[in-house]
Amino acid sequence: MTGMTAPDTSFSPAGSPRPGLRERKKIKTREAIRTATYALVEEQGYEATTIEQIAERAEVSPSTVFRYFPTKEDIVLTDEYDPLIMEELRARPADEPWPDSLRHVIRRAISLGMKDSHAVSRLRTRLMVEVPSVRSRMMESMSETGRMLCQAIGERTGRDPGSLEVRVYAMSIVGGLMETSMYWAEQDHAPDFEALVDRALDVIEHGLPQENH
Amino acid sequence: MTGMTAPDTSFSPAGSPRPGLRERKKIKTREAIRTATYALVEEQGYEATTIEQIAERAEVSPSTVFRYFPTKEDIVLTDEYDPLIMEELRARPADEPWPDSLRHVIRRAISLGMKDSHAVSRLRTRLMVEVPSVRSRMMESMSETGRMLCQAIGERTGRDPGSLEVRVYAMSIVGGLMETSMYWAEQDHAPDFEALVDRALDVIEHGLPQENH
DNA sequence: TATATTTTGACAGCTACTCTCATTTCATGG
DNA sequence: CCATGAAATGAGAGTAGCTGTCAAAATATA
Repeated sequence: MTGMTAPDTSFSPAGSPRPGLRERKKIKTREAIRTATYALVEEQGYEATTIEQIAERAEVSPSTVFRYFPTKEDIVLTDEYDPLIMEELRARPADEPWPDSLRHVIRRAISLGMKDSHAVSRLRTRLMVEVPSVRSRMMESMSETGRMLCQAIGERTGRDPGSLEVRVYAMSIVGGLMETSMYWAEQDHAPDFEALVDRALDVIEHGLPQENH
Repeated sequence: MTGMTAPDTSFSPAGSPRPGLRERKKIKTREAIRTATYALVEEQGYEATTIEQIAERAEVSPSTVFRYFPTKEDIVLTDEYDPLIMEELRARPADEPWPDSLRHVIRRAISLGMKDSHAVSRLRTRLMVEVPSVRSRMMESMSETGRMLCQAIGERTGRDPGSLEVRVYAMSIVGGLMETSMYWAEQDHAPDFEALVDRALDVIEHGLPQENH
C-alpha cells in the first residue's frame, strides 16, 4: 500500500532456501519497532510518543527506526496488501461482472487486514480519525491503492488505465471506502465492518438510494 | 476549505463601516506572505524554500508567518470557497434535480477559483502533483469540503448528513474531483478543466461508460 | 495626550527527519 | 576455522518546521 518492500511472513515455500540470519533479524527488528510503537501510543497517545522512546523500547537506535520506516506515521500505518489485492483480482473469473469481483476482493482484503489482530485494526482506524497527520498519510497510501485499482480495471476491461474516466472511478471508490473506515471508527467499531462496506459499494454503484428518511 | 477565517475581500457592503487600519494591514501582510511564497517556490521549488526566506522577502518575522498560516502547505493551498459553495447550493431552485445543482455549483466554484489568476491555479495543482506534503494537505482540506457537502445534501434531500450513505456519496465525489485536478495538472493544464469535470461527474453519476476501447 | 488592546519580533525549545562515518555483525571462500 | 567483503547498526551533528513566551511597537479609544 505504501510501496515498501513487503516482508515475507509466510512460512517458507518448499524449494526456496530459508532466509538467512540477516533477513530474520531484519524482520524481527521491524516487528519490534512496530510493537513498541503500538504499546507506547496506547499508553501515552500518538503525539506524545517520540521516536527516541520508540527506539529505546525496541532496543535499537533512533537512526535504525528511520532506516526501517520513512516517517512516524508509516510505523503505524504500513501494510502491504496492495499486491495481494491485485493477485486476487486477477484470479477472479473473467466473465464475472466487475462490481462483483470488486466486492469479493475487497471483502477478502478486509478479512486479511483484520487478521493482524483486532486491536491493531482498531487502533489504526482510531488514529486515522483522531490524528490529522496519520489521516493524511493514510490518504496518501490510498491514492497509491487507487493507482493500482486503475491498473486492475484496465486489465479487466481493456480500458486505458490512465484515462480520466478510469482514474475518477477508482478514486471515488477509494474515497468512499476511506470514509467508511472513518465512519466505523467513529462508531467505536460497533457495526459490522463488512456490512458497512457493502452499503458503501451500493452507494458508489447505484448512487444514493431513494429518500426514505 | 481549511476552516480558517476568510478575509473579506469583497468591497465593503453599504452601511458597514469600512475596515480599520488594523484589518487592512492584516490583509496586506497575508497577501505579502503568499506572494513571496509563490515567487520563491517558482524560483527554487517548494522544499528548498524555507520559512525564513519567505519571512525575509515578505518583510515580516518568521513568527508572523506562522501566526498567519498554521503550516507551510497552507500558505500555498488555503482558499475559502467552501462557504461560497454552500451559499450557491442553497440558492439553487429546490425542484432542480440534485446532480444538476451539483454541476452548476461546482462549475461556478471553478470559475471563481480560476479568477485568482491562472498562474496561481496552475502552480497549485502542479505542486499538488509534485509535492507529497502539499497533496496530503490538499486531501485534508477536501475531506473538510466533504463534510460540508454532506451538510448540503442533508438540507437538500432531508437525509441525515451523518449517515454512512451520504458521507460515502460525498467523499466519492470529492475524491473524483481531486483526481480530476491531478489529471489536469499532469496534462500540463492543456485540456479544458470544465470539460474534464463534466466527464468526471458523469462517471460518478452513471459509472464507467460502456467499453469502447 | 494617556491608556488599553492588538500585533509583532526576538528568542528559546522541541521533535521529526537527514547525512556522514566509524563500528559491529553476518556471509562467503579458502 | 579464519580472512575478506558486504551489510546493518549506532553515534553524532545538523536542518527545518512548528510552538511557546514575553517584551516592544503599532493602533484604537477616551
